Amino acid sequence: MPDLFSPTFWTQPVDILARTLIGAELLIEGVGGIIVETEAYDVDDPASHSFGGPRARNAAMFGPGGHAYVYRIYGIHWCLNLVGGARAGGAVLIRALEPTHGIDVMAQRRGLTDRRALCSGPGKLAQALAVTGAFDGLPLDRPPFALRTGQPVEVVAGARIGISKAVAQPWRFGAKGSPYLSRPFSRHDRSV
DNA sequence: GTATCGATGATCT
DNA sequence: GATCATCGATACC
Repeated sequence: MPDLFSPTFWTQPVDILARTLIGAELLIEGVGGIIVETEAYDVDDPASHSFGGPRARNAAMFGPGGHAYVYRIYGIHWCLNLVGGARAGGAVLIRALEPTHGIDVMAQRRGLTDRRALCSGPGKLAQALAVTGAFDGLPLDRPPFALRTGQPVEVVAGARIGISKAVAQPWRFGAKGSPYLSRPFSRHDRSV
């Protein structure tokens, strides 16, 4: 696992970043867990919020790497991204965590006790970690964020979820066999 | 196990 | 007016 705080880490291509972040530990105010599912979005990617250039909502995607991009979806849920990539306009959507820290707090925020349901989706983990639009644009290398490297993990890649454009791009990444994914990967999805 | 549907509001055409 | 990088409940297999 590379150094998450090296100056060049966040300038890697977004798919490499999304792949590399699987297995890292993400905490907010000490609450969170191991990243087990991500998706990559790039500036020339029709499925990306940055496609078409900077706008009010996606401004953080065109800011410096190593910062958060947070947006509201369906008027209900928040989603957390980590900004990065070889060019401006890239980000990695954090889709699922394996809960490890502050499980009782997350269970209270989610109104659930089932560990597998706490962070198994982008909207779920945002609720469990109390992510809101107030986090949009914040740097990841200082509180309330804590991002650390983890153990090497076998990673599989497949099609992204919930999009209608560029549906074939295999830019969803997950820890192989993890019970904390938002959805299982296909048997035919390959290791990367 | 899969399928479908409503919630709910910002963003864009 | 349409489209969402979603979730949870419900119905059915």
